[in-house]
Amino acid sequence: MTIQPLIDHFESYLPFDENEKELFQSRVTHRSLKRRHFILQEGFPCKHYTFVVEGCFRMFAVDTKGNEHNIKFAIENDWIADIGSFHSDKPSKLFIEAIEPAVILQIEQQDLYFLYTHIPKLNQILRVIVEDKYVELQNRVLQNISSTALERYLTFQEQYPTLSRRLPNTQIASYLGITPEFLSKLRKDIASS
Amino acid sequence: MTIQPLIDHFESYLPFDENEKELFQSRVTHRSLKRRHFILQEGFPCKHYTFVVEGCFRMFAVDTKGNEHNIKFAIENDWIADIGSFHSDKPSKLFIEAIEPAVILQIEQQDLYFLYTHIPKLNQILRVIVEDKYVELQNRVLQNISSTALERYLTFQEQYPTLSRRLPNTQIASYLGITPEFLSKLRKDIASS
DNA sequence: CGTATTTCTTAAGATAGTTCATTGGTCGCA
DNA sequence: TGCGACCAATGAACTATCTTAAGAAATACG
Repeated sequence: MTIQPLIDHFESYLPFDENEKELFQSRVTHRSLKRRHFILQEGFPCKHYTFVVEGCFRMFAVDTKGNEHNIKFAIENDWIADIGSFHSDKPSKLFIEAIEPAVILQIEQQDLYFLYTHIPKLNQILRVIVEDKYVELQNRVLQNISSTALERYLTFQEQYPTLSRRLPNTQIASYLGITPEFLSKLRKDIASS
Repeated sequence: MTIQPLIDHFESYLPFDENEKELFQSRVTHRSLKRRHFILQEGFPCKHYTFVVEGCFRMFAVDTKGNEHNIKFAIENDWIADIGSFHSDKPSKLFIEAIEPAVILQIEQQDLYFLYTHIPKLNQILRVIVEDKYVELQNRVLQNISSTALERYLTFQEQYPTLSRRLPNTQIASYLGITPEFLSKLRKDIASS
């Protein structure tokens, strides 16, 4: 019901006055979702920036053979959206699915643009947030081009211990770019060493 | 001598008045570099956001075995920096090297922050730029986890035909996360098909 | 509680990619 | 002209990872 988690998130960067908070209140939508619910499907434009209050999401693509590839997970206090589709209004090639029952706060495109206009410092906050995400993603690219599957798995466990415990291994395998069977083998190798 | 290419770049997003352009003039540094010159080395903080006017750069990491892994290339009208190190002032783990003789425009940390303060809409421009870069990087991650080396190579050629012609294959292999030998084999396979 | 569904494990054979050593071509430069 | 550095190509042996198929274990949900 309340958008307080989002306010808190923004205020961890910069403070807002009551006026500004009311603007948020009027432009942010609160939703609860069941497991397996999709908030984005291939072929449709991504209409929202979604802030996760509770639960866990995955963003994935489906290749020509029908295999799913997890591009990103998002848990509490993280954002998830197909940014490219969101800004261009073009059909997305991605899916976003709730892996657990979830509570989210969503901002639609025109509302986000309204907020950027009336609360300019929001640009600064989002710039900083996206820069941080960019660095994270760049580290993942480096891992992908420089490490073996085993190293990638160990790094994932270290870097995202929460996710590592919450997610089925099959989802983790898809994120790492390997088959579940091979991940199972790696886990066996680790256990017996 | 002139910082016009950077002004042009920014003005492709939003217009600036003369006052603002003079602020840029006072905070942006112009440099020419020879091939093989490094503008960032592991162990040192990344002091600049670098805008490439002419030439080509690669950003890479060196792993424990001494192998280099190309994380990113940058050519004309692109930015290059270790963003994480730049904002945190922590020693970088990366190198940035001119692959060709280059002309660049650089902004130091305190100057960039000064510009953000005095030209707030710069936050908006950079937010948009970084969002675009984020989308690009995300597509690369998807490629890495979902495609074979051959597919990645073909996509690279399609997506960056200029780079593909300008770079030695060994640099491309490093970017794709494969050995030069294997890339050579792939090229042979392509040629004979 | 019981059943359907999802997830995990195992293993054998196939394919993708690496490693190492070698060779030949090209280019800048003394 | 020739030397040295760099780059591309090749083949053989090796290692990493995938595919397929099956059964076992865990979990969702009526």
